[in-house]
Amino acid sequence: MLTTPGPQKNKIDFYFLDAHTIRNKLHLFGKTKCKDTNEYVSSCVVVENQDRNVFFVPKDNSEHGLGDLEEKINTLAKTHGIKGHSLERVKRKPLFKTADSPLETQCIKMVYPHRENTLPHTAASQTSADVYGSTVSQIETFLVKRRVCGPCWLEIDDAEQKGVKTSLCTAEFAVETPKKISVAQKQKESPPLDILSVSIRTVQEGPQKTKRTIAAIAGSFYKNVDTETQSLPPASSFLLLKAGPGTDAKEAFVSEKEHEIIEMLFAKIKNIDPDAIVSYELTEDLLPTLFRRMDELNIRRHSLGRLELAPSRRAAENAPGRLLCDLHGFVAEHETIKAPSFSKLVEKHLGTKRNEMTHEETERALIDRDALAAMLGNCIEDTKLAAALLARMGVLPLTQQLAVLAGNLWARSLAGSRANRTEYLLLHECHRNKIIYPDKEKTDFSKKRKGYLGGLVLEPKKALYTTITLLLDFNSLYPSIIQEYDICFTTFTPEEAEAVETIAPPETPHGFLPGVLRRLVGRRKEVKKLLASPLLSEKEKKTADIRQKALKLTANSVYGCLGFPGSRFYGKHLASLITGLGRRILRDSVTTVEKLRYSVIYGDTDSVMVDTQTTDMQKAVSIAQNIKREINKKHSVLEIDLENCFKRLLLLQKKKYCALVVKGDETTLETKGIELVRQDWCGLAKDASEYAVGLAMHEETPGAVKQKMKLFLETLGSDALQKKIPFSQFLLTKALSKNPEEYVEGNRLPHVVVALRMKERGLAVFPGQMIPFVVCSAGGRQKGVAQRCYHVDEVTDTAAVDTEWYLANQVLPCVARLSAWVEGLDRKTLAAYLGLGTKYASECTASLFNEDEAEEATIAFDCCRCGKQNIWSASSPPADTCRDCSARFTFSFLYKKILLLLRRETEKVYRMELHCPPCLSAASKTDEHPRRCRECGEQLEELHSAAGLHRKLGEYKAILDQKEPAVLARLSALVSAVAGQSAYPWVDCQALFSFLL
DNA sequence: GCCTGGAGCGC
DNA sequence: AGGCGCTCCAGGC
Repeated sequence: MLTTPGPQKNKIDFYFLDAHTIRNKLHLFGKTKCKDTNEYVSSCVVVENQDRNVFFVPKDNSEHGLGDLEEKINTLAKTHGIKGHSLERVKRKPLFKTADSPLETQCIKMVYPHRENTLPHTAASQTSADVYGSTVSQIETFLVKRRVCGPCWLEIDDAEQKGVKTSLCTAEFAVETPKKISVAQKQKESPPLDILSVSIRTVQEGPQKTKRTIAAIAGSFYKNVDTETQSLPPASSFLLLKAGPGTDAKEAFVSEKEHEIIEMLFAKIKNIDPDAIVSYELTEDLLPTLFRRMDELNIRRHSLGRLELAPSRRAAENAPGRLLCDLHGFVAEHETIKAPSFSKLVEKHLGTKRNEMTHEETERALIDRDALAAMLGNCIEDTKLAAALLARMGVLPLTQQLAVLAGNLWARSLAGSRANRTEYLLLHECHRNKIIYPDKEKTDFSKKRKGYLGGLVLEPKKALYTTITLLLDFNSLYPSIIQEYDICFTTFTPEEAEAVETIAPPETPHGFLPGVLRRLVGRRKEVKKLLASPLLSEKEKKTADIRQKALKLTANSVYGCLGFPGSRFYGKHLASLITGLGRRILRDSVTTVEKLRYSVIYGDTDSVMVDTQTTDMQKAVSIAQNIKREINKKHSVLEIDLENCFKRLLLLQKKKYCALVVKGDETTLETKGIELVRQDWCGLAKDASEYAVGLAMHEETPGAVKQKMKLFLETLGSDALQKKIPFSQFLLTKALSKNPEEYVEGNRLPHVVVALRMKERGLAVFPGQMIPFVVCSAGGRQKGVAQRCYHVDEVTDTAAVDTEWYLANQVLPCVARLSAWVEGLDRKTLAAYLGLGTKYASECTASLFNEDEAEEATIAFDCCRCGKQNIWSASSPPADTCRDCSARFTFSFLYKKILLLLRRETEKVYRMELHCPPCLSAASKTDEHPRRCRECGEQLEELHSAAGLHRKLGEYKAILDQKEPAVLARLSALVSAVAGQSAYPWVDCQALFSFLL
């Protein structure tokens, strides 16, 4: 038998971590076990000859057109130099249901190598067919066709080991076709990873100290980290220092030249070959700073990744083969506090205090030996803290699970791209179901207008409740709605999705989207069951918990992407239908509760708060069970549950309340939306708020509250006057949402003014960054607060702080809002306690009583040219020109105005406020029995009833019902359309807005 | 007084 | 490069 002598080809087990396309070739990065040492080494697999699949769907949808289409495709291929393509007639399903689309359609599948040219955008018009898949990336083709879901073990047949490598990996292989690669049937445990944690220190240089240069770099390397456990092996660290000869820093690599220490860092990375690089603000600060200096120093950009290529400005995307972990970015996505400082994060998760060094202290290291030692120690310490945080927060295992569930690249789920995750989740699903889906399109993100209506928020009955309040909520409302009502691209046309009020659960669901969610929810239930088992080890518990979290996150992010215009699976009508059903379900639930004669005091999107009027816990729980049963009877998938019992509740505003939660024998404080939980108030205001909340939660009589508050504020006021309050209490922080120059009126925003000055000093300033500042009294008062704000580093004298401003603008408003429930504790009184004088007392604080509104039907709006208000009513008929400047109103202008008016009126009905006609009072305070007034026993009425809305719509129509000018007739028709819809008890605003879009 | 951004929450 | 709803504050007119 003849055998050709050639390179040895073997089957290999390959743990897939990342993929990158370079020079039209797909490179997979991961780990393989070295046979000699039995250790994992970094590996690269170059995949040759991957084909692209392009689908052509004939527009007329007739069978005998296919031959014609094939000819056109052949011509197209020829003119674009595509060789070796093949055509096949196949059946596929369209993603979007339309009024006339078939369930399945004949189409032509064109197969040709990815390395060849892509088809032009004109391919569709040239073939008179819809074209799918012509612009798909090689990575997507690979992941979807080979069914590779996130990091996992792959089996690669006939892998040829390469002696000459194109990558920087320890081992490199090549395969002739992706068909040799398949996901391993049995997934072994994932291999340990090598992690490098990096930290840098910069100083200001140059004549004006405006050049920010790198003074020191520290790194800590952790080999073979088991990502599932939250402990780390001992680190081996290194220090790179820019300093003159004779500097006393024995452990460090020292050079006078900045470029040498930068190049040394890249050499270290190449040498250490870590799988992951971590830092607090890695992709936001560290890497941009590094690359900026490399440009300024005119040195070649080295690769951070496992391929030698010139990294572009977007460094984050250019570490092929390595995972970049930015803790700040991770926290922004997954933590409740959006943007804590590194120190705060350390304190919260590690329970230790981080040594903070100011810029001055860092700069002193250049001239002072002790300061240098401290600075270097601090820099090294930061690398260890970052690594510890990475482990403790479970960054790697969580993002890994998310990638596995969605089926996208680990690096992408690490970068926090929720849209990308959902996109891949659905891509895999469509491929399995032979559904063709749209290509990625460039979308304009500049528009930020709201696209459709969201959740319903009930008007809270503001008060302090001292009996038990129940908080019931639907478990993952939106994923449940998708399942219960079979909401999918394939089940609802945009027109069908409009009938929110009449849609019922189908008998035979057939959408794939509900299927995806059902699987995710089902698996989560299993994992949670497993989690409850006592036999689990600590490690297994952690793994299961992370899995459970990832399943929940994945299920919950589906809805968001439906409403995201940049998504490939953008389905606004579906998102809108989901929220519409959500509103309907919440309203129905409120009705159910009220029929049981309990009082709903508030509700937000998926929850209702019920006032039980009892302090007996057993009674309250039985009421909850009663309500649960009644509501759950009406649904199959949807399920409401008792989330919390509040012993005491201070309900202040929509989305603002605090309560004492009873759990067994313990009570805990829960605060939502109050200044206390917001980072944009200073420590002083927060302390005062905390005190006020404490009084509301624990004090028995208003008299006692008043007395204690008086004492507290008097002390606070006099302490402030005597400058006895620590500087840190005045610190304010605000995050930049964009670059400081991009703000239109930046000079009125304190953090923008301060950030611009930071930039002048050469400090790094980037979107998402927290800017710390204080308000000072220097510089006069007339210019506005922003002009008196200074960065913490700029303030040397604590006495400069404008304490009066803080008392009046931070402490007073917070305390006033939290004390509004106490008779006699108004703004004026509180200002007097603080020693502020009478000028702060003029404005009246909003009381807890709902204000009623009486109004007659008028249509009022401001002129588009002169801004003067025009009022149309029965007595002053409408015109198509402005009363004041005679500007002609366009139809679309009037249309928009009237739509807004209608929307407002409609929403009043949504709020469902009650009042008592005989007493002329808002019913909220005295509502003991639902629907009945406590004072006089009369039946309560809707303040804004559906019937009232109907009447009002009639009046609007009457106003607009004029023969001249013609635009009015069209507007009148609009009102009629709305009136037709309001035959249902609730008007569907979404339907209105679809007119506009 | 009314309207507009912008933050930063809640769900 | 998920969504919308809702206070809040400033500032301009």
